[in-house]
Amino acid sequence: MMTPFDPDNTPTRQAPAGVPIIVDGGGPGGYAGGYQSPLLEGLNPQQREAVEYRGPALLIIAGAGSGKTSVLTRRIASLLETREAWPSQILAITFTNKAAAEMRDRVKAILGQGADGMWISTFHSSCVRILRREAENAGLSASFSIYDSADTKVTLKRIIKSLDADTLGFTPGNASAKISKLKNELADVDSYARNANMSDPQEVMFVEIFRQYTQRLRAANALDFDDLIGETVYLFRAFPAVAALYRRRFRHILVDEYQDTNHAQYSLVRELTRPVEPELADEMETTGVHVRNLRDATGGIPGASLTVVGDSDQSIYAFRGADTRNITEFERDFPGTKVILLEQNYRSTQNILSAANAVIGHNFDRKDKKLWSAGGDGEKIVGFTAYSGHDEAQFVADEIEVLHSAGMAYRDMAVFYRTNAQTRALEEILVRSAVPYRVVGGTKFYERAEIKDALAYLISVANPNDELALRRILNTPKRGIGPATETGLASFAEANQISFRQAMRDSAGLGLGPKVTGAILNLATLLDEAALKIDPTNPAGQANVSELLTFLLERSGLLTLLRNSRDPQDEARAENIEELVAQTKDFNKENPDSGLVDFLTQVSLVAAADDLDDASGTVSLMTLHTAKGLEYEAVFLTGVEEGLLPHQMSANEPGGPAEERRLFYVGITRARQRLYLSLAMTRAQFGDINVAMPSRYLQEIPVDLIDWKQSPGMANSRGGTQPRALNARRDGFGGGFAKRGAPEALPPAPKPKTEWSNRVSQVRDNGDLTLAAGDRIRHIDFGDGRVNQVTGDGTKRIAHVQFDTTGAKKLLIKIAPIEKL
DNA sequence: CCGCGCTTCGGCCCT
DNA sequence: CGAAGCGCGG
Repeated sequence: MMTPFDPDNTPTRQAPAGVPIIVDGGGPGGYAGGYQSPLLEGLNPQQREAVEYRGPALLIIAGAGSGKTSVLTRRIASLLETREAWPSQILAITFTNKAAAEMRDRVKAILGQGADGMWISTFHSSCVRILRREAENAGLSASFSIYDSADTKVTLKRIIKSLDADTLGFTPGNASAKISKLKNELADVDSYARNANMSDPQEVMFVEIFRQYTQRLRAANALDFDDLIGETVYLFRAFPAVAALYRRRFRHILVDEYQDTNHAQYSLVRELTRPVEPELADEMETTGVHVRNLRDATGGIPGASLTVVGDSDQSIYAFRGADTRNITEFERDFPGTKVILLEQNYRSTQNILSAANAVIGHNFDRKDKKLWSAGGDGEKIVGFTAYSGHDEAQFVADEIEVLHSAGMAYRDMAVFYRTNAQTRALEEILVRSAVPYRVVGGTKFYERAEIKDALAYLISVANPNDELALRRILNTPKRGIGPATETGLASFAEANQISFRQAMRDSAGLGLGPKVTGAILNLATLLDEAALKIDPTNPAGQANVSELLTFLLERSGLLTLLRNSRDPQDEARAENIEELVAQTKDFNKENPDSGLVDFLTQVSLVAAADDLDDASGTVSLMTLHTAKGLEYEAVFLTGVEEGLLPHQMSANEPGGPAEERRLFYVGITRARQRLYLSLAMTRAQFGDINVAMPSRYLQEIPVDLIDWKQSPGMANSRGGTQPRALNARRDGFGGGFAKRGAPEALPPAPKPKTEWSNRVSQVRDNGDLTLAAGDRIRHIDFGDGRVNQVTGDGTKRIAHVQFDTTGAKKLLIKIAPIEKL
């Protein structure tokens, strides 16, 4: 890996010479033996076995950082290299699209040629692919829409409103959670209704909500996220001949992050790995699907070989249905399973691993597994207790700069947090300190209103039955079509058993005003014209996605309106839409054979971790959930407080605290060389200041592994607003923090609430303040200092300042709270 | 009937 | 701090 920063110069991370590819977790190297495939070079015995074992089922229990991606990749390469499998016979399921792309690249790099025909993708992408191909059998049109959670909530909101279900306590949030949970268990309305207690009015109402929701999605030719998996399973169960096609095709199925699969995903894997009955094999042969060389003695096709990789200790998605029983009961489910344990860690220092082992050891009901490294102890973990979230952010920014000046690239550092709300304080300080950073996930590009609007135009063209998309654009941009007209159209459609789109075309007969009617007809015509542009029978040829989007934007006036607006926010919105247009152009270039529906699918299935850009050269900020599967030289794990980690919400749920501990464990094990654990004694939330206690998990880490720059016991003995990041004592262990004072013992908040909130949200602007080397300045937190150097230009000018008492800092001149003396 | 600006309230955990 | 809910003017 690209790791210039390596204080201990540990040799384990160097790839053995002669290996054509660079793979992390390369192992101890130095294999002394006769010839062997380069595929096995640098692997330890367990890893080697995991690559070479052949059998019906293989379970690889892979601890964090044990080189499992490398093993999976080489296993695929090995199957292809030995001609045991064609690329098209391999189905590899990863957790994110990014992981899929990476795996594909690595296999290509090993084989030195394209591995076309392989399916390497996420559960959801694979299922969409299958469902679009088999749409007819699934009772869908191939251009079905995919509803995200926001779409689901809007739909449920309308249903709840029409049923007055809010009086029974239903909200879009709780209803969607319940429906999702049921779908993850492969329950549908009918199966649920059969077992429901129909004397409970709330149950009756829920069944009605669920039923209407299902109907609306059907009518809109749409599937929600959970349906993608469930419908594929139903499809295979209802149409054995269809299932047989895929069972015949995929001879080797590999699933990563198996501990995070839910019941529906488990069932899908089960369906895909079932054998094909002899009769069905006969049938396939007669229809020209060759199965002869796949048949066994019985005349059927044996089930595909299944490889799963997982680690129960990293299961962090129980809240959305992941079931670790899938992994703990794997051997029972798939008889003849071979189990391989990967415990040697090639990522982190022993100190980091010891902390991780100690923490996860507090979870009972787990198979004992101890990660170990041959790479030496490394640095101690650094602990820091800040007075406030603001203060904590300052510590992070300062330490990032220290690491950076020591030669570590920004992109090798990451800051983790439990909740997205914590980004605000971090971002504020990082911007002020001129640290380049990037928030991974968070408010996603495709969730922005203007992007959803533009996409709704495209969806309306691709899937004319999608009422949700149509209603979204009906009055966007403003056409004078209000909610009353909208409901009028909807009930007209309902009453006449026609689609919403058709109701728009027929709106002349509704007796609406001429202006409104004209507006509706205009939009209907625009969409019809757009649909013609991508009609395969159009003699004029077909428009690509970017041409279509440009046409829709121009004719609807959406983009022009934003551009001409005086609201500065609209400028940013226009830029976002232009970015979307640019994305469609890239898409056309990269996928010349793909069309509108493919583009929309890709957009629907991006996950938070997918927009990670390794080449960006910035510090990455993300939630602990997003961090899974990633690794960094230095990791800052912030907000290690009771109520945050473990999170308040987890306390009531069974297994909650244990899952939170795994989340903490996942965070710790992302770090290669340096780990920082920080917490804040007080944290601003919802405009209030809350007092926090150190997380219980901190006490689970042996004290000699942590070097407390400021221990929890020390922080509460001080008050005031002086920065403590740099004048902190270095007296070793955080002695006595387990017995530290109760919250009441804390000093009062330093400032009144209002003033505090203002300071956080206030965007300071120093205008054209100019600074030059030699100037003396005063900083609101750091005191007086001398400017050494000014770099950058325009609004990005950065002052390098040596403060008299708080050391060297970089400050963004435009917004730093400074004044010239 | 629609659009806009105002006030108010409740809301943030993770996908 | 942002969405929902209102009351008014067009």
